Amino acid sequence: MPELPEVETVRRGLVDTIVGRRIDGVAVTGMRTVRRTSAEAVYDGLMGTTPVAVRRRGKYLTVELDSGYHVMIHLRMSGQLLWVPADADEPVHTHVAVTFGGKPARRLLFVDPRTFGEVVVYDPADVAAEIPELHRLGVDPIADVFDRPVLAAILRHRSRRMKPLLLDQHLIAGIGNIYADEILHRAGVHPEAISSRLSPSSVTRLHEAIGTILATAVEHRGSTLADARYVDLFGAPGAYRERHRVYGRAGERCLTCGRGVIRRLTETGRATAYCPVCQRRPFKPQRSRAARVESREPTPPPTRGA
DNA sequence: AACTGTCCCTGCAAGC
DNA sequence: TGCTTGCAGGGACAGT
Repeated sequence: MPELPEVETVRRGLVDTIVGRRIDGVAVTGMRTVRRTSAEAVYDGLMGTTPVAVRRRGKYLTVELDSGYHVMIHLRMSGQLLWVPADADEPVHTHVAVTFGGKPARRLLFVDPRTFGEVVVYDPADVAAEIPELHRLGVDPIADVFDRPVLAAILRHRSRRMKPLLLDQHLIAGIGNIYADEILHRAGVHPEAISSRLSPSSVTRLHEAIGTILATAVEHRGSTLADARYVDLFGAPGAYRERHRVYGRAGERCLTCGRGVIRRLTETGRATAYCPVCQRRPFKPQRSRAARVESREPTPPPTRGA
């Protein structure tokens, strides 16, 4: 699942590949990928232009074209961008293929089995109308402006459970299920802790964890899961998965404290992994119905190792 | 304001 | 073995 570190890795790849290269071929075959506009709009918007910059906001990529238009690319669950030789075979579920001039010519493929991803060409002056969710995105957690006071203000002014708060793209943009779990674990904050009740030291730890986890994951070019499809532009997997401490480790002994066994609960419909020792339950738990139902199950998670 | 459920879609795993 | 069924998961949105 591409989250901020994976999208940032792809962005850096795009800067090194497509910027300054003219587009001289566009093939749109996946209608769902261009559902917000049309195949014609994407074709017309790209053909003959040259990318001049590639930016990222949260999990959204935006490419600035020399025409003045921008391209928004969102990979959602299963989207991939691949930089391949112009004569390479297209993988199944290739929905958009863009050919770049130069020697040799190369193609950028948008591949997306589940078709949740999107490609939109838009006028940046109209972004609020054309891509409202991009316009409403919260602060980017690896930007310099995201300092401790900014985080403290986000937390203090609402009473929300921490896991869904971290996933709310309107507040902080770019954190998904994997990194939310890893961040909360590193900070020692329970996923159901209430944001406005965090102690100052918890806020400090949370701010440190967000910065460290995301920066380290970017350094390792993101997380490629066994069952997931994330690879970088050149088809290489990310190495951060080996450093996951809770995500995907339910039932295992905690690598940090060596005492807790990683538990799994469902928080707002999302699988959540945490260590009950490192992340103590808040004193007055406010738990979702789904979480209550799940924790009623008596099955103790099997221990492994240790 | 905050949370819940629904939808979109495919691949994969479990169950028969 | 082969079919059917269920589920995961990002994010928008509608409903409570």
